[in-house]
Amino acid sequence: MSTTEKKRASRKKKDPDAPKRSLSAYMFFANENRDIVRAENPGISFGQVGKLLGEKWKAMSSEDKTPYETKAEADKKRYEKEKAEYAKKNSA
DNA sequence: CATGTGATTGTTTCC
DNA sequence: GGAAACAATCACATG
Repeated sequence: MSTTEKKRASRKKKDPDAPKRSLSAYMFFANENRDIVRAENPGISFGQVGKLLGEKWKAMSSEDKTPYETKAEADKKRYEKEKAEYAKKNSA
């Protein structure tokens, strides 16, 4: 059972405040790719873009996606803060 | 202490 | 507005 399956199978709520998580390197990468991919593939369908995106994502060199991971790191800290308040008010 | 678990994040296009 | 492909994540909770 891969967690991946469950994710798609069902995603229910959890905490009342749900400090959410942080973004993923993919999110930052996609931000740039959405411009590029769609720009290079004018008029392609969702199924193609979505897939094409992922393929290229990994296609890049680890160092190339580094800038995205870097952002992911910063975003993570953002979540840390959210959780901090959430936990705080929760404790209270 | 070690493990996995689940929830989440954002994009694209489409009706 | 929601749905799936695409990937990462990773802090949280638990035994």
